[in-house]
Amino acid sequence: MAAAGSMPSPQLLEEYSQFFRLLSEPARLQLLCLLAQGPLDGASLIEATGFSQSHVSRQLGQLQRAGLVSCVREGVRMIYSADNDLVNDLCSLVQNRLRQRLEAQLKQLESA
Amino acid sequence: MAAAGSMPSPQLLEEYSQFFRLLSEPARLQLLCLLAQGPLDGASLIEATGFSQSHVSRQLGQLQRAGLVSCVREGVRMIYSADNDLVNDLCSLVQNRLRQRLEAQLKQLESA
DNA sequence: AGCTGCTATGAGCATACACGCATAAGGACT
DNA sequence: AGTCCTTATGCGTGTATGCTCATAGCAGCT
Repeated sequence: MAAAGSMPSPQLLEEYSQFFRLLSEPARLQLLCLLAQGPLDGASLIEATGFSQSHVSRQLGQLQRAGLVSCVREGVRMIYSADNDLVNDLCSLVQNRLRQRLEAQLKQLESA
Repeated sequence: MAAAGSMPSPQLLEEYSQFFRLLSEPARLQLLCLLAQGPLDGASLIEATGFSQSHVSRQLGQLQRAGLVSCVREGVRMIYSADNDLVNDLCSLVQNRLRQRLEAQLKQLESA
């Protein structure tokens, strides 16, 4: 039975979509997943992703403004870290969804 | 303590971001939330959102291809429905996150 | 067949933004 | 002061896509 939840306000809707937009870019999601495994500095992120320095810096800036990433100075370099597991939870939910979809398709294929 | 999860493969990362991209548009998210409350036909969605007919149809098409929305014919009109509560779960997580952020800002303001 | 109402889709426009290049900003050294 | 190293940012470009208008498709009716 489907729950009849309440409709979010337009502002809340806008905030939700802005948040999801952050995760809608593979580059940002990759950076988040890398940082979810542990803090890294800029050079490591550049090497791990193959992106340009400016690109990495920009994406990190967006993630920081959203509060998903924090950083501390270590001498001249910056150490970035993802300080919560929200993204992991979200990805797990989506992963379950993808798995369900594939299983359903598989079953449909077998029954044909 | 932060869990050291495994890094998703590039393809999975791409699928995740494609999924989040669907939710990154207020129009689509609004349609999903409307349908989460119960099935509706096209005219109702157009009236509830104020969007043009073609726009609603396109967004619904994307949501259908992703398996988030299904539809059945009812005579000449179509009845659309969102058949699971994944989106509600995702939004709840994000909502908690937003609340935590605001509470933290509030606390920081008080301690100043 | 034609007509009517609802939905899907091709074409076009406008905007947003990812991405790189170059450069500025800022800290750690001699 | 200057030099080096790392990070942040202004600028330009290309691509993706939200959105509309117009039109095609499609089901039900006389």
